[in-house]
Amino acid sequence: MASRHELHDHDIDPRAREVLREIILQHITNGEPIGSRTLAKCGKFQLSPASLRNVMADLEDLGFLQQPHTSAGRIPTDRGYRFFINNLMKSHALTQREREVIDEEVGNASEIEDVLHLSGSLLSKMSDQVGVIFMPTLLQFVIRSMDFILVAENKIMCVAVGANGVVVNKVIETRYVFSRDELEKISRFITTEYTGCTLDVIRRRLIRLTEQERAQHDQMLQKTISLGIEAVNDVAPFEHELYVEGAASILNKPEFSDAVSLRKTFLALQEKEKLIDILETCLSEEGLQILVGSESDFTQTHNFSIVARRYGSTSAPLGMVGIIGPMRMEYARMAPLVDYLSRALSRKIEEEQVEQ
Amino acid sequence: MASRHELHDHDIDPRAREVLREIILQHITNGEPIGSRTLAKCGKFQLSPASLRNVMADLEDLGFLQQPHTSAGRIPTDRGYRFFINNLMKSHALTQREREVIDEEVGNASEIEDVLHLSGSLLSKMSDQVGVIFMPTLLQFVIRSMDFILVAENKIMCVAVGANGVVVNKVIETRYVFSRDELEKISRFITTEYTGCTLDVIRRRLIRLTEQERAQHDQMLQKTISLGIEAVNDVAPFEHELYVEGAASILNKPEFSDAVSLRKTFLALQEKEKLIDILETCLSEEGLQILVGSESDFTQTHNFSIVARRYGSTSAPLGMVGIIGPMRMEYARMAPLVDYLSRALSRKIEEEQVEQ
DNA sequence: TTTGGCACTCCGTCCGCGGGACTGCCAGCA
DNA sequence: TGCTGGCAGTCCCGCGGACGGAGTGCCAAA
Repeated sequence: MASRHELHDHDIDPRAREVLREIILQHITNGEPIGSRTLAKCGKFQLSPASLRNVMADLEDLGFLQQPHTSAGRIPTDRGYRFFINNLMKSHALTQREREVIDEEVGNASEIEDVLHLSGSLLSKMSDQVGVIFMPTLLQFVIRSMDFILVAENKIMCVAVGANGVVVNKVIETRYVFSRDELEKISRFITTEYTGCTLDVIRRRLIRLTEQERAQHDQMLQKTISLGIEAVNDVAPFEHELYVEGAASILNKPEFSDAVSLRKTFLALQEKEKLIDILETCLSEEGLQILVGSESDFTQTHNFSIVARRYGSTSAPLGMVGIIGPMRMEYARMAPLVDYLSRALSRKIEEEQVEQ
Repeated sequence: MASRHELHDHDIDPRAREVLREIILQHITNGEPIGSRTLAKCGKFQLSPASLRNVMADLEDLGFLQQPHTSAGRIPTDRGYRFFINNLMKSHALTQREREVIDEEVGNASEIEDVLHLSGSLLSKMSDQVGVIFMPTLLQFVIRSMDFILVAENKIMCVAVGANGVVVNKVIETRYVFSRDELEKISRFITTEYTGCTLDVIRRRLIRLTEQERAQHDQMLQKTISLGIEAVNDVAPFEHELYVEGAASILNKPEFSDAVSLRKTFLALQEKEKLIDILETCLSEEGLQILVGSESDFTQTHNFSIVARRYGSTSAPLGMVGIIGPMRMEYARMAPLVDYLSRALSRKIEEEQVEQ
């Protein structure tokens, strides 16, 4: 950090700041490079185009602006956006109506997965960007209950409920044949015995239990353990989930208008691993996070920006929710939107928890 | 039908048939209009370009070919494709390897939803088209069991298993508070009492039960009915599902290369209702179905073709599986692919059923 | 320090042209 | 009668040049 020449507030005079601000605002709305003439005509500066040219040249030297080619206007660099976000942006709050819509949508669904899905597509619709919702593995979370249901003769569905209200189910094929009675008993046993443990702990305890003498003779206990281990062993269903909603919205964006970059962008959104990587690192930070272009591998190669925020209770963050779009996006609107939605989500989840 | 001039085998002489066949084959592989010269050079005809031109003109008169513009080669019309599919196509069987891959992939997953998902994306990968899987409502199917699980104080997850092995779950919020004990009893009651009924029947019977005197006094029964009705009432989770997999594959297709038609096409695939409409009508037919371009509303407006087939046991078809792509697709490969996969799927489902 | 002026650069578009790939038609030939 | 070569005509496509527009940098004057 120290080696990189850090730019502070005072490194850039107020007039230049205003110019930068105006350029970015204009460029965000129309997507085109801004020239000195257009800038002069907007009326906010009592300056001639020539003077503005000087200011713009300075801003280019500082690395905030760039020219797509000689004799074109200027567009912001990612560094420019960063400065804008940190120092110049006045985010305009959501309207009453918008907040209502969010509250309503989020409040509506009851299963967590649905809530997340809905939030994602709502976010996508309201922002006209791609909405992403990341829910990390259930593995590290505390289990509230675990039930087993007979689905077919040797197929059993295991429903695990996390303390955070997440419900996960998976179907397992079993060697033994279980009756409904037995399954009820097993459900009870595991739920009462292991409530409050993480899946990982449960597995280890079950394995330890196998080794105890009591288990060797108690056939019912044996079956219980066998089933429990099978349920917990293959953890794939408990792994992270990433919902990408409204990917079609990038079709509108002029920055992805040609078929080639469109294709690339689309495929990029399919590669969920990379996205998960980023979101996972963001998970440690508390507030709203904005990643612009070169600030991460993924966003750099695709000229994306990400606006995201953690959701879940402050004590136990659940995942990340946010939007992905071209660097040129209305940060001033995206920021409060993502912020509000993530808070609404968190509130919703908090409620779920209180209920139990 | 009678009013439309139907074309029979004998309406078109063998040589013209071969020419049409060759044109379509070539156009399918390279996507470009075929001229008389290229056709002559392929070596299959001992004819001069001029003669071929005559044949082609005839084929155009019959409505099998068309010219994008004067002085371009010819491309097939949807009618041409239809004739090709009905009379000229020699579908080449899948390779041993391909069949193995399908069997393996389909055999792997255990939960039906997973199987469907996998099949869809497998289909998309193997065909390089968009894979669709349609599973119609569970409403009309017979229920094998119904279980209720405590998820939170006033939240209960209902897991319904259909006779066809489909597992559906939904979370309901309840007015009463239920204990685990009660839920077990209720699960048992409903499962034993109503196994073999459709959801619709269950609902009607439950409602009738409310009206009986016995129910007025038996508090447990009241609670049972209340829960059962709540579970069955909002049927949205039991409604059709449509999985569209590999939508990105249309990005490759030259027919959708310009940004505008690409955008349209993409949005079309989002509109699941229309797709469901088509697939639902196809559901009544038994064998492999191919819809070309103008043969349905949806395919016409987007210049799609659909190759699909019913899956599920013959007595109780479950849904449709197929691919969607541009009219210009390798029908000779798509047909056996979809056919085989749908059979593999059906076999898999049959197995599930036998197990119970 | 600001401004107007000027020369310059680069992009996008339009236009005209020629080549290429067809077709349809016609006349001649088996 | 059916096939073929030839010929005129049509249309697309790509290329190159010209031109206008937008914007810049620099310089000299206010």
